[in-house]
Amino acid sequence: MPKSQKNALSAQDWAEAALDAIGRRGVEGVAVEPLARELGVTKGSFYWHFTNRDALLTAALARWEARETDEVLARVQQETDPRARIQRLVTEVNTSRRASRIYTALSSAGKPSFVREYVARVSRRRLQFLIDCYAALGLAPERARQWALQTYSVFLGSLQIRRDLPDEWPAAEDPAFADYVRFLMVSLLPPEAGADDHDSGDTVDTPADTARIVAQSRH
Amino acid sequence: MPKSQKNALSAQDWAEAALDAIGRRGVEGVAVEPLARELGVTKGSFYWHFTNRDALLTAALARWEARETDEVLARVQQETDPRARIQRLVTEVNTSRRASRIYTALSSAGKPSFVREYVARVSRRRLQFLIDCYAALGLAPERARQWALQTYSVFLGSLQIRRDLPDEWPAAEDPAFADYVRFLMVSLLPPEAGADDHDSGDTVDTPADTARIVAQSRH
DNA sequence: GTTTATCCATACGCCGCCGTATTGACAGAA
DNA sequence: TTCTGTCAATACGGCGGCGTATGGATAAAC
Repeated sequence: MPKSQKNALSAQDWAEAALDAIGRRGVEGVAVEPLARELGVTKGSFYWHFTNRDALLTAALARWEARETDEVLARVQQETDPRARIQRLVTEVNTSRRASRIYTALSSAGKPSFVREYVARVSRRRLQFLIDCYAALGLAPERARQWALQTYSVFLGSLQIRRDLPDEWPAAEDPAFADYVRFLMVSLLPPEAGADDHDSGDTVDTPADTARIVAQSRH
Repeated sequence: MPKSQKNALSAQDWAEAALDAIGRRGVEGVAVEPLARELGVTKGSFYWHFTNRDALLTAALARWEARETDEVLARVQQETDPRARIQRLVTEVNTSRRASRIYTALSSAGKPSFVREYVARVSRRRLQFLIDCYAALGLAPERARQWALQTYSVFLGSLQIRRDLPDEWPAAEDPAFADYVRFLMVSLLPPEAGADDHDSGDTVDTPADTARIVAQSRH
């Protein structure tokens, strides 16, 4: 049972290439023969690893789901303060352009219907994570849910704006970016931990954490 | 010069059908022959009205751009109070499911590259409209821009959530929907007209206007 | 009633992609 | 060396969509 020839491709290599193609050309752009050309092989290789194109998409989606739930949330959960977690999640918008494009492509894909299930699961876990963060701040369940929906909307909308109007969005190295993140945090964090309403009081932001987390945003 | 036969199709009919197909199947789903089947004709009709598929997409995009800028903004501009305009724009999310799907499909389309130009123009005009609204409230230009970006992010993100997680989103007839809109308005409206910062003070919402505008949201 | 312009049907060739079948190269086990 | 399992190349048939060519069909103009 030789496990690896010289430059043998694995199913994971194909799945990763498919994810790349999703990010660059959308789900419809995941075609077997062009993908094989990009990998320097022919279809003969593909149909040894997978039964058909849907199997490749399923593998790519499974890979994506695992990455976007366990890994990302685990990274954010390194923060202990719920406020820091929320802010970290917002700044994560600017971490990976590739991940953003993959998400928007998947979210708007219609053709293989099972794509929507993966997107729904990932979105649900992200939203639930935010709900838990706001609940940890002492908000009532419905209140936490409203805050989480608002924050997740800002998160997704930011992806969209960076895609549609890239020049209208402050670059990560621009000081206006840090300004904008601080501005957002005022709206996205309830004014007082344990309070149930948010239109009174101040002393909201923690500038030290803000600067630290913003500095972590790469690219 | 007979201007209309019995049941003759016009170029506008084709463009409208193309917009419908964009909303239902995405830009890639705009295919000449399936569209002709849906319209009860054959390709022979299409290639009389248009030179090729790109010309159809261009016509559909021009139609969409005119509708999403002049018409929508004119409708919102019926409101005189800038706060009411902003709230009206947010509630417009729930007005037309069709328009939402068309927008998200166009925004994530990659293949005909000129699609991005139309999307960019529409997004830019929407964002500028919001910036003007916040500037009309007396905010400094950079501040108005931050508020507008935040509000437009919420707007776009709401579209996305309603698409990915429709059951997590309150229905328009659900009282939770009006609650959520009121909640959003607290974050999306600066606390005091003429103020330059927004983390102090209260007396934000105007419940009468809120109820009136929410009631106008149809479907 | 012929003519003309408008609108559509039919038939064709082309290309890109899917999936299958078959064969081949190559590495380790025997 | 021979055998066997792993990975890939080649060749083939099929399908769906694009664009063209050509020939009706119909209604108005004259």
